[in-house]
Parts: sequence; structure tokens; C-alpha cells
Amino acid sequence: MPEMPEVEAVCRKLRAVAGRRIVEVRASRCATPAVKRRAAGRTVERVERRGKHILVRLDGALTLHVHLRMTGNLYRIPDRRFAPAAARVVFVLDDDSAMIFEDSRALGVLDVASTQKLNASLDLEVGVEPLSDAFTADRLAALAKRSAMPSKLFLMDQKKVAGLGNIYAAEALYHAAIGPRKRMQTLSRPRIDRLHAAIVDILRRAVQSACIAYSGPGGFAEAETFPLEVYGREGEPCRTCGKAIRRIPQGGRSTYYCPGCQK
DNA sequence: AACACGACCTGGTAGC
DNA sequence: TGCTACCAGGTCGTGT
Repeated sequence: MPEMPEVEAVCRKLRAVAGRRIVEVRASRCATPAVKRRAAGRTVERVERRGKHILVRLDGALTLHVHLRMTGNLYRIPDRRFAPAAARVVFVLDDDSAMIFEDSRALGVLDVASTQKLNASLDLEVGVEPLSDAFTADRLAALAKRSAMPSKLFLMDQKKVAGLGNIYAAEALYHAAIGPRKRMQTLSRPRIDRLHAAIVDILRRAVQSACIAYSGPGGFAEAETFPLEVYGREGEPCRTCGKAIRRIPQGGRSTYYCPGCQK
């Protein structure tokens, strides 16, 4: 489910576990003895995010590393006794609350690793944070110049810009009026500037929206409320030009775009 | 290097 | 109701 804005919302809510000690780890599915052994007894120092990766920093220079992939969710419940049956892993905390990892499709990743090693590998795998000061139009232009990839696949590539997924990549391209198959190298500087602004704007608003949507108890309580202009709207009229939104396969996924507005 | 494709898994939904 | 087919907000490995 989650792209960067949803992961950010999860992380913000999860900050409440900082300072808590993990007293017990229960894994009902995909039991990982190493996770149990390494996490039990550790204290949570803070919760960070890199792209779509959740990093729960523990004492002893260890990090609980979680990637939600398609269906994962990580959240705290106030009372450990109400851990849902579907939980894949339950981290019981020292105030009788619990941190719950759910993942119906079991595509997610959860492990405990040395903070130093993990940081080093994420530095290689994860590109610039789109809502950081480091993500400038110049930076995007430099990345684009070296890439012959179609714009949509470029935006989905976590090594380039970290955090966009299938929905927000499509939305950003729509707002920048750039076709999903347009090669990055061929984009003029004004169009790169527009794309940069669209990415930042979409993600800022999506983070806000996701934080509100997940402000209820538990995890992904509310449906996505962020107003989507193209994603999932195949056949419906574009809100700008009225042409029917199209869906095409790209990189094995569905790309939605407006053939009238996006060139 | 870029790209296509299958694999990993389960669940929801549209259509017959 | 039940079956089938397809779809899903992500990423990795393999082959061309």
C-alpha cells in the first residue's frame, strides 16, 4: 500500500514508542528467530525514515528495519492484549502497549541489523529525499541528463528519487504535464523545473493528507483522501481537458495519464 | 544500461 | 452462489 507519504505518516505515529523497551517479540508467521533474539530487551531510541524504509533505532547500535512493500503496516496499540490475530509480529513494550507488524501478502521485510551496515547499504540503494533541501531542480536536472529512462519509470526508481510509487509518480507527471513515456534526457530545463515543483508539491500535500488519514486509532484507519487526478481513473474525463484518462502497462505496472494534457 | 518478465504472496472485486 | 480472471500503493533476480 504505502508510498513515502504513508510511510512518513506511519513513522510519525510510531515516534510514541521512543524510550520504550521491547520486552517480548511474538511472531506468528514467518517467525524469525534472529529478530526475536536481537530485538528482545532493546530500547527504542527513535524512529527514522529513508525513502520507503522505516528505521526503528534501538540501543546497542542496532536498527529494526521495516519495509512495508504492498500491504504492510506498522503501528502501536495502547494495550498489548488487543493485538490483532492477523499480526505477523508483535513487539510487546514495557508499558504494556505493543507495536504491531501486519502484512497480509507477506511481501514486506522486517529484520534487525547493525545500524552502521544498514546505513551503508541504504546509502547505496536509496536516492535523494524529495522533501529535503538536497532535492533541488538542479539535482533533478543532473539525474535526468544521465537517464534515457521513460519519465514514469525514472520516478519509480528509488535509487534516483526516493519515495515515489505508482500513484504519486503518475500524479506528479500529470501535474507537470509530462507524458509517462517521455525520456528523461529529452526534457527541457523548464519542464524539469515543473516536474521538480510538482513532485515537491504533491508529496507535501500527500504527507499532510496521510497524517490526517492515519490519525485515528490503529493503522490505516481511513481511506486515502488525497485527491487523485489520474490514478485509477481509466476512461474517466480529465478534469483539465476532458479527454479520457488512459491506462498503459509500464514496467509491469499500470500507468495512468491524460493523453490530452501530458506530452 | 535499459528493459521485459516472472517471482514473491494474499485478498478483493467484476463478470460470467 | 460459486467460479474465474484480473487487479493491487513494491522490489528482486534473470535473461535479452
